[in-house]
Amino acid sequence: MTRTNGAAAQMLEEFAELLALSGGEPFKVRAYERAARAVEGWATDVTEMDERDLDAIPGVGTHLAAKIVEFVRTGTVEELDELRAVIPAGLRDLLDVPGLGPKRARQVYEALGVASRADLLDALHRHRLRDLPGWGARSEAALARSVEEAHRAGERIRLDLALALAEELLAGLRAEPAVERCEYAGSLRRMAPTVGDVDLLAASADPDAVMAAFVGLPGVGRVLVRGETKTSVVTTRGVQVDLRVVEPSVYGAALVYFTGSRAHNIHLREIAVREGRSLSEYGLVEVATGRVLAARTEDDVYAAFGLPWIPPTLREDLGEIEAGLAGTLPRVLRAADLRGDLHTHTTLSDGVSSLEEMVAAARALGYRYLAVTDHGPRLFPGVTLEGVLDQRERLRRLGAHGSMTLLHGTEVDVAPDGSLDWPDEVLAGFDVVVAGVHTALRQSREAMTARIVRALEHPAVGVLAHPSARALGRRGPVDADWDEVLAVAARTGTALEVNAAPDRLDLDGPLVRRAVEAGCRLAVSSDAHAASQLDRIRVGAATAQRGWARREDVVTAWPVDRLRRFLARPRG
DNA sequence: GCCGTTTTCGGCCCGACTGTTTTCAGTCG
Repeated sequence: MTRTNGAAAQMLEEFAELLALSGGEPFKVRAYERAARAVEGWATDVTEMDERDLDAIPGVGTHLAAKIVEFVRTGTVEELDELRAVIPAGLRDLLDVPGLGPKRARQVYEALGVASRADLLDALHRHRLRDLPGWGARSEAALARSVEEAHRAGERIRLDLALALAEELLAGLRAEPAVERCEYAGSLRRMAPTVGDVDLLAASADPDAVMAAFVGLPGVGRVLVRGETKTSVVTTRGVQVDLRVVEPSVYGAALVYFTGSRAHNIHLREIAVREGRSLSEYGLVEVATGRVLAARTEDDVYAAFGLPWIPPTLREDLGEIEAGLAGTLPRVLRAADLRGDLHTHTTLSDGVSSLEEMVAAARALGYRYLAVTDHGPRLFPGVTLEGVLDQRERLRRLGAHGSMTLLHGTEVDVAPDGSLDWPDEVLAGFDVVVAGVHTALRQSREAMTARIVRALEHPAVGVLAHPSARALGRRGPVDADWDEVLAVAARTGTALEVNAAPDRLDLDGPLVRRAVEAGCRLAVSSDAHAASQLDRIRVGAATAQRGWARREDVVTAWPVDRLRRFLARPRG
């Protein structure tokens, strides 16, 4: 995990905020913000980079490279400490209040001495803001409301919940005759592990009718913004949803704009500017003539840049534009490439569906194979060898008819010392052994790395399950030397899982990318504990895409014969 | 502060919305 990169990015973001609050040059502020995003998304850990390596990151120049080196070496940056000394810490918190930006935060600080959230509440209570230049009773009231609700800001929603919400709202919109088409965009379409809000896009010649239908949908609470082309609401559960409506003739350009990360969009627009063009949600336009060059479809827009259509999951400005221009963008894994699942549970351990139900569900999905991998006895003492052998026998009978291959497996726990639960001779009897770290997650980097490496080197282990062991919203990844782990996995040929459980999505995109570059094999699996959860493997495929995984890299996309040979190969 | 097929200066993405303004500033995405 690039946790040092995350810390460096936070440092640069703080720099940007303090510069903005001190009235710094806006373009300088933007440079820091851009560098923060670039560092955060960069695959190599900044602790392993010197100033020249850092300078090679797009958006990072000599000055910021030096600051990052200083930060890595000393844990802080002198110039940043100086800014901290001048600007009250509480002032930064004010920027988290929606609608209050650096200019006005600075204004209320200088005019009224407001230097914290508490100060702001007090000033609002006394109606001291309405008389400031540029303020009025309405803007004061809007800010007061925003402060009250600000505790929700920054809260992110799990991808699966956001998807469900989006689908529900889209179904409601599609019932409105004025809607020609609509879909979700934004970080949801990029399949980010969590999203801050839900972005919807609709094509219609009658935006008013669409907006009216939207604000009337069940579950829609307060309306934040209501314009001709953009409406923002908060659902009754507190999720912000933005709807944009455009003419059908520019739907493709709008979809490009509302799907790409900000960095991806800015990158495209900078290319356009250099070529005498301008890109917006209304199309790619030749500036000199005003002629629209592309707008109807995403394909048209990307083609006008000399680019192939870029999958939404890649639109993060992490090199996809450069690769597209160079013709080296990989053909990434698609959900339809996946032929089965190597990680599922039944009622033998902690699943809620029976073996028979899981097999029937996999058949219904058209799978070529299914592995059943209930937990071993260390996590579930009720699981006995007798029960496992009985399950194996039932599985063999179920597999005797039908074209789907059934694999008998187990998910074993990797103990703090790297040992596994089940003796080696029992492990050797499984078609597939999935090994995962579940407890003692706070080991030192050295101990955790050695623990994982030992599991990877076990001859019976075919897949390392949820390698980082993160739980979204609850705990971060374990601390391990990922370069070492990836090198060992590549050498032993042990597949690294892309676990599609919505609170895991582990490996995540950035680590998938490093794993692919290290030459590792991947296994996209559902970790389903119920028959209805098998299909979440689609989100796993999207997560693998975010790491630029190709079909070739993913063993769960291979033909069954090749997969079986892969699993049968001893490792170590 | 970054960047370069208009390269070492002089630019830097684009538009919607709100509230305050008679033409725009601030914020957001």
